[in-house]
Amino acid sequence: MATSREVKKEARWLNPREMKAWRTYIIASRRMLEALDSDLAGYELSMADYEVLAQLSDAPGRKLRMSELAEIAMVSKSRLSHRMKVMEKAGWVRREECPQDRRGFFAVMTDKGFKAIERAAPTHVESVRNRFLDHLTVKDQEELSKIFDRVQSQLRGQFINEE
Amino acid sequence: MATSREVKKEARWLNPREMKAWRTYIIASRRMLEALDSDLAGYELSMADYEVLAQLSDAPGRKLRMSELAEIAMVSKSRLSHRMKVMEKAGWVRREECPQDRRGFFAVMTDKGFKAIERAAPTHVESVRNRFLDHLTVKDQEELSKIFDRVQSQLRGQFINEE
DNA sequence: TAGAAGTAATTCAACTTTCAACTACCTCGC
DNA sequence: GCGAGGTAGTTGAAAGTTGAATTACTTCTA
Repeated sequence: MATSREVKKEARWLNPREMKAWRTYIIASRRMLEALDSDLAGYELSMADYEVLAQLSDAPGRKLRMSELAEIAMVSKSRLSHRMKVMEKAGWVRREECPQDRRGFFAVMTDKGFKAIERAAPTHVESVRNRFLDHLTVKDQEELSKIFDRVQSQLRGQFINEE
Repeated sequence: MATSREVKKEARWLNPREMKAWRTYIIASRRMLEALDSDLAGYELSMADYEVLAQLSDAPGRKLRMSELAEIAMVSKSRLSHRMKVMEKAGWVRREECPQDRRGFFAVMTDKGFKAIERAAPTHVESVRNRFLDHLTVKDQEELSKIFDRVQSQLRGQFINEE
């Protein structure tokens, strides 16, 4: 495995400050996400499904190509397909053929779906405030935006993996 | 559904600054976690499994009661049971009966398991630096710790759900 | 010291997610 | 206008996750 070209790099372990920042962030985030999910459970929605419906409800005509929806809601195409089947059964969405591209489909939100998300939205927003935003000052919000903008912009395919 | 006691609360939607902070944080976090997971994939480890093994390797005797391990690695007991079965098959851990409490078991890390985590750890730490810590100043780290300490401490069972 | 109540861990069944394979269609170059 | 290669979306099987039920204890209380 080791070739002569390889330099055995000494791992730079995290110092206490780094460790604290990293673990506090990761653990609090995990727990907060769990809480948000459980706040939505009463509406038979997971965060992921909420996100899908929210994006769809914002789209012109509450209608979006499957791929585009998958993209902006950050789920895989396959996962979206499966979830759509479930939400279709619940009567929240339906599929509509795309005349311009006969391979494609639109995901369309039904009135029932719109009502469902409209019902859940205030709770979810309150939930985001309670669990997260209320603990940030305006300055914190701006600082956080900056930090995570940097994090995200550096994220495309450096390091180890293919794309 | 609406009773006379209930006040129809106007939802306080997020203003642009709040929205930006929330979405940037959530989206960047999601993508970063994905990246960290894929950085670990070469070691046949998910972040969750890494966390379990890391906690175990830090424990005295590399040995911990199942419940305790589940707790500190933040996975459910049931999930830990299932993962342990997989990791046991990989030869990374084994179960050991607990003589003091015959209901209980210890999760014990094998040498092979220790080597596996030792191999993965430098990459993972590098990964955490590359993907996250490198984008934070020292002040950012401290600020972030403060923010997420607040978030976490307010998280226990307010709002909507049981506990 | 019996037996009620509580706890540790696993199991089962239902559900969700992933990954790779597949179908059907589009696009481009020649 | 044909065929190679690309893209849209679905599917099916395998793997992972959840939550409730279950088993096998321990602990507490009267």
